[in-house]
Amino acid sequence: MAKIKRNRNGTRKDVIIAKAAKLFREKGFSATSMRDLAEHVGVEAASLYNHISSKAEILQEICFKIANNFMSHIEEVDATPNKSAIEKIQAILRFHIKQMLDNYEEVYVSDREWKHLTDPYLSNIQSQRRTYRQRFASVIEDGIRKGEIKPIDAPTAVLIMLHAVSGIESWHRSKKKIAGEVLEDNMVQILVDGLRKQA
Amino acid sequence: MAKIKRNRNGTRKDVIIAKAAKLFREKGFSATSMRDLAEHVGVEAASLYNHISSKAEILQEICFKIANNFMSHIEEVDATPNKSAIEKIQAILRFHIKQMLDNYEEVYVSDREWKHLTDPYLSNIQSQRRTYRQRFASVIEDGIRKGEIKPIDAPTAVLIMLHAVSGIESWHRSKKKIAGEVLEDNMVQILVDGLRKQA
DNA sequence: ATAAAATGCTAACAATTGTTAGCGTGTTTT
DNA sequence: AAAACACGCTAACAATTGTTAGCATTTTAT
Repeated sequence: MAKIKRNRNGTRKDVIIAKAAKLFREKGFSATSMRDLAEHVGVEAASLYNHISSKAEILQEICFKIANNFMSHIEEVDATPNKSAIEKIQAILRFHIKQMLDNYEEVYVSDREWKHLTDPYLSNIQSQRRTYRQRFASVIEDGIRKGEIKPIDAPTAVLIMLHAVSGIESWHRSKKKIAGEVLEDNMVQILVDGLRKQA
Repeated sequence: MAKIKRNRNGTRKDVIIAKAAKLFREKGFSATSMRDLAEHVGVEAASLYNHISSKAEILQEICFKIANNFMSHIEEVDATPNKSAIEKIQAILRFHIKQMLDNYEEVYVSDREWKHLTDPYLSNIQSQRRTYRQRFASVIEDGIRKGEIKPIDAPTAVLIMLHAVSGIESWHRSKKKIAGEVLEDNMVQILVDGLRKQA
């Protein structure tokens, strides 16, 4: 009987979810079995159910935690006065990149594996993602109207930004990594300059 | 006994692979069962094995077909004389976008599901992807050296380009789509302007 | 027309899946 | 000390998985 070791301030459930996020990222939600997960946690599969109610619940927790995280950040940025559109975009972009660097496993999983949620969670997350993209797009459209940003299709720009960021996955997997801050600056520079209206 | 209907010039195996690509995209490789696939093909699961040898083989065929496709294109572009770095990047980018528009299912699957290959195919595809990215990066580095492109980290730029393109998935899923050509032009413009050295 | 090949079917297999029941032990609360 | 709880275990379940064997039927080649 080897108990699950908690980190300070964390429940055993948290430990399970963290390990699950790692496995879901590596092999995908469907290809990860509960016995797989149990082994990495250091316990028998059945014991997991003392802490979680189902495999699906794990994915739900991951997805909604991350979604809320991003949603509240964009609302915060949006509400900040005296910020140009470009500055707002930079803030959003940097937040995405930082999250992808610090909270890699869960952010990645929530981005790639949400399709395996089932209703009502599926519909819920889909609608959250939609409104997030729309908020992002309207920041861009605002910038176009003000002449800060060149006249492009805003949803396309959003799509580029969000997916570019998720490419940080291959940075994580690469052997010779540049520093995280350098990566961040490079990404922001390339992407923002792509939007900026040139004089 | 309902036979698999072939399209002209296509084998029954091709039909199976095409349907599989669609399902693999929608639900992922692991979450797609052979009985699932069989149903969409209009046949019993066991009958599929008259045309393919395993589920794994289907994924292999998809991944390597697409990988070869991209590999031979970049070689072609690379070998073209009298082309600036920017022009080469545009060519590569437009090819990716066109592939993602015309050959959506298979391109997307090969990009997202290659992790489920097993050795030796896994190692093979990993190395192909690596060399592809390196080739792409060296086009960019060439452009930096010639002063066409601003001094940025080339691997980061590659990562942005490739992942941005894969975002076309959400364009496919969206209700109100702009035209494919408009999407292409927008993407190329944003991404290339992000690289270009401003005067 | 006959033989050979292609292609479908049903039935079954061993393995793996997520999950539950029931029990024991250790820990906390009363 | 007793009662309640938390948390681990083994064993088992029904469902689903990829795949094979064996046979029937249709299509193609001789």
